[in-house]
Amino acid sequence: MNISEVGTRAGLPAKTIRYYEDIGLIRPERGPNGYRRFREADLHKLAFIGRARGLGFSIEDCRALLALYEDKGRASADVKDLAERHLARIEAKVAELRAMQAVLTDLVHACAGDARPDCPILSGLAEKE
Amino acid sequence: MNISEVGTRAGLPAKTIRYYEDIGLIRPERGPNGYRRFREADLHKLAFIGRARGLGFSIEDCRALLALYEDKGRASADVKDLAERHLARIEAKVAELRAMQAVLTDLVHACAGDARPDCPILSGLAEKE
DNA sequence: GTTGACCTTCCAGTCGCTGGAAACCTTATA
DNA sequence: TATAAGGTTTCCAGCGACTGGAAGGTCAAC
Repeated sequence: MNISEVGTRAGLPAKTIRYYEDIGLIRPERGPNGYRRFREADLHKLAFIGRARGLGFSIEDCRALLALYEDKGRASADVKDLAERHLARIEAKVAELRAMQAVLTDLVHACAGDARPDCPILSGLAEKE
Repeated sequence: MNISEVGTRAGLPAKTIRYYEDIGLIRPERGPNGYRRFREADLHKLAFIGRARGLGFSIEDCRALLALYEDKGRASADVKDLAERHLARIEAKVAELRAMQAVLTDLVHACAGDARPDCPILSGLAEKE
């Protein structure tokens, strides 16, 4: 199948798939006209990558996950380890955003939001400590 | 004061401050030796930007916030609007991360994490829908 | 044979820095 | 006075993960 079909089926733009080939995540065949030709296995890989990306895994994590997926002698501990480290990063990010959210929410609530210039949000950003 | 002093006081690396000048956020003077010379006003601006960045505002948001800060005839509604839109983006991001977290947590819990190859995490990523 | 949809490659841009190289300036010490 | 250490300058390149666009080749239908 051609790139737009595999893209539709995997839920990824053609551009992204070309990029994934560029960085060596997939290796589709080429037809005599130079078009990429994707097999079912390529589609599965792309869908796998798409789901991993959807869970926030980095490209390098995806590469590692694909390698583990294809290594029938893997230890599930290695996969779990990868996932747990990713989970920790997500939790850290959530905490960071939560902290921002808390401060911002307070500032927004304190601001009248009318035509007058007085603004606790700006004062909050400007304050000396 | 020189760049490293203002950097220390504002809590920003010198590199970042040069970058902020590049993109026109600040406009420090220059001494006869070509060194940047920062006044107190520059320090305040940098600290302001640093705090806004710390709350996750984009550089363009920071530019707008600075402009509002310096516009004594601003309406606080404009500031509040900016902040609320940013807050909405943060909330969306948190929700996205939470969703990832939920799925990942389930997968991680289901995975034995031992020497055997069976792995629900990989199966989860590989499954057809 | 011509249209229009698809495919190709390559280059550049996004965001917000960050690292490094090469060269100049300042300050302290021997 | 020499020199060494540390601060400063500019410029260029790279990060991650794409995305947009240009210029051109290919294919299927009418």
